[in-house]
Amino acid sequence: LIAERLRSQIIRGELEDGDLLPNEATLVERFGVSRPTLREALRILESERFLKITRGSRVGAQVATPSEHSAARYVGRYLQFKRVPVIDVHEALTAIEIPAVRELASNWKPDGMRRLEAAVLAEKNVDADWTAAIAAGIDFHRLILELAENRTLAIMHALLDGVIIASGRDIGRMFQPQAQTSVRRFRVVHEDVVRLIRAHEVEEAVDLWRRHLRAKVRLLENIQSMPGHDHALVDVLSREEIGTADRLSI
Amino acid sequence: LIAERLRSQIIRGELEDGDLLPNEATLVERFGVSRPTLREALRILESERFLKITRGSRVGAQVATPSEHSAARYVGRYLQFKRVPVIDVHEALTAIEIPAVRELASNWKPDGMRRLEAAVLAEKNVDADWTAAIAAGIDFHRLILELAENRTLAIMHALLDGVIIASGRDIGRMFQPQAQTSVRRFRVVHEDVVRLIRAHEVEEAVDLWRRHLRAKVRLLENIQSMPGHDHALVDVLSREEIGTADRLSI
DNA sequence: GGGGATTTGTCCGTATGTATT
DNA sequence: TAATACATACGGACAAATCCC
Repeated sequence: LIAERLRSQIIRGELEDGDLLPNEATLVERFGVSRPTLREALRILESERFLKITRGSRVGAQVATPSEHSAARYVGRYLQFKRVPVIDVHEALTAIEIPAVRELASNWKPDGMRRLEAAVLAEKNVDADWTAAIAAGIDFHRLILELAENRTLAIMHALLDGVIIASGRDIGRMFQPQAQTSVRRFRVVHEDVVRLIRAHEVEEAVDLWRRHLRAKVRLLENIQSMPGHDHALVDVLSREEIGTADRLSI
Repeated sequence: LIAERLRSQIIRGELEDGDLLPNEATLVERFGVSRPTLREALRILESERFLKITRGSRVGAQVATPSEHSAARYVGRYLQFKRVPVIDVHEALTAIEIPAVRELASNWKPDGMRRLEAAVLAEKNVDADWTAAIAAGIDFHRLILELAENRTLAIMHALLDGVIIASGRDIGRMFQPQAQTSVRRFRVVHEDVVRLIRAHEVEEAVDLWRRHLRAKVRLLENIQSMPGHDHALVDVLSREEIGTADRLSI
C-alpha cells in the first residue's frame, strides 16, 4: 500500500525526477509503520526503477522518472518467458515503422524535416567511429517514429528497440566484419528516404523503407545462421546475471 | 540479488506456474540472509506478479507465471506517466491490426479459419448478453492478431488492449445506450471481414477493417466529447487506488 | 464448530558499512 | 582526520491469518 501511494505520486507528477525523499526514520513516522515494512515498500519501488537508493550522509531515496529502459526490461522479460525469437521482434519493428514512414511522407512538418536532415548529417559525421555509427542508425529509426504523430506506437517501438539492445547479441553481430559493408550502405538508404519523404513521394519512400528493413532482417539472419544460433530467442536476463554472478561470487 | 535469482528461474521455466516456494525460514537458511532481507526480495517479486504470497498454514509463496495482465499494467503506468491520450492508444491498435488483416487475408490456414468462424459464431450466440457481447468483440480483435504469425505484435496488441481495459472508462462508455446500436453493427462487420478473408479479397478486407476501426475510434470520440472528458489520458492508477483507499480507510 | 499447527505480517533493538561534511 | 547522517543487516519476539483434524 505504501509503495502504491508513492508510485501514484510519482506517476501523477507530484514527485518529480530527482526529488529526494525524507530519510527512513521520517518516512516510518509519516506512514505509521515499522522500518522493515517501509523498507519492503522502498525495495518494490527501487526494483521498478521509481526510486534510486544510495546510502551515506545527506542522500537516500531519490525519485527517478520511469524510463523507456526500465519498461523495456519488463517487456523483454515477458517476451523471453514467451519464448519469442529475436527475428520476430525485428519483424514487429518493421510492421510498426512502415505506416510511420507512410504518414511522415504524406504530411511532414518543417520542424520534423529539419530534425530528419540533422539526423542524416549526424550519421555522416560519425561514419568513422563504428560504435557511434550504429547508435546513430538506431536513433534515426526512433526519430521516424517520434515524428509520426502517434506517441503510443513510438513508445512501443522504443520498447522493442530497447529489448533488442538489452538482448544485445544482434547489435554485437553488426560489429562483425561481414556486416560492416551492409551497415555502411544503410546510412545511404537513410539519406535517400529523407529525400523521398521531403518530395512527398509516399509509395517510393514506403517501398524503399520496406526493402531496407527486409535487408536488415536478412543480414541478421545470415549472421545468425551460424551453428548453434538458429532461432535465437530474446534473452534479456543473461546480461543482468553476469553482474549478479559477479557480486554473489558464484 | 535474491529476487533476480528467483526471477531468472521462473522466466527460464525451472520454476513453473503454481509451484510452491519453501517457507521463509527455509529460504533464509538456503540463501544465507536474515528474514527482513529475504522478505524484501519476496516483496519485489510479488510486486512484479512473479509470486503470489498468502499467509496461513500449508501455503506461502506461490509461483505465478507472468501474464499479459501484469505486463499491461506496467506499460499502462508508463503511458500514463507520458500523458498519452486514450485515443492515441486506439490509433496504435489500428496501426497494428491493419497489417495483420492483410497478412491473414493473403494466406490464412484452415485451422485459423476455423477459429475465426467459431469466434463469429460465439459473438452471435451472446448477442443478447451485453457484457459478454463486448468481451467477445474484444476477443475477436485479439484472435486476428494471434493468427497473423507475429507473436511480438500479438503481445503488443494484447498489452495495449489490456491498458484500455485497465483504464476501463472506454469500455464503460460502450455500455451507454447511444453506443449500443453501433456496437451491434460491429458484430456484422466481423462476420463480413471473415468472409472477405476467406475469399482472399485482400484489399477489400483491409479496407473494411480500416473503416471499422475508424468507426470505433469515432464512436469513442463522440461519447467522450461530453464536458470534462476531452482528451482523456490513460489512467490505470485510479482503479488500483480505489482498492488502496479502501484498505487504508482514507 | 472449535482448537492446534503452520505460515506470513509486523515490530523492536542493535550493530555495521558507506558517503558527506 | 573526525564527526555526522544515512542505508544495510541481523536476531528475536509476538500478532494475525489460514488450514487441518
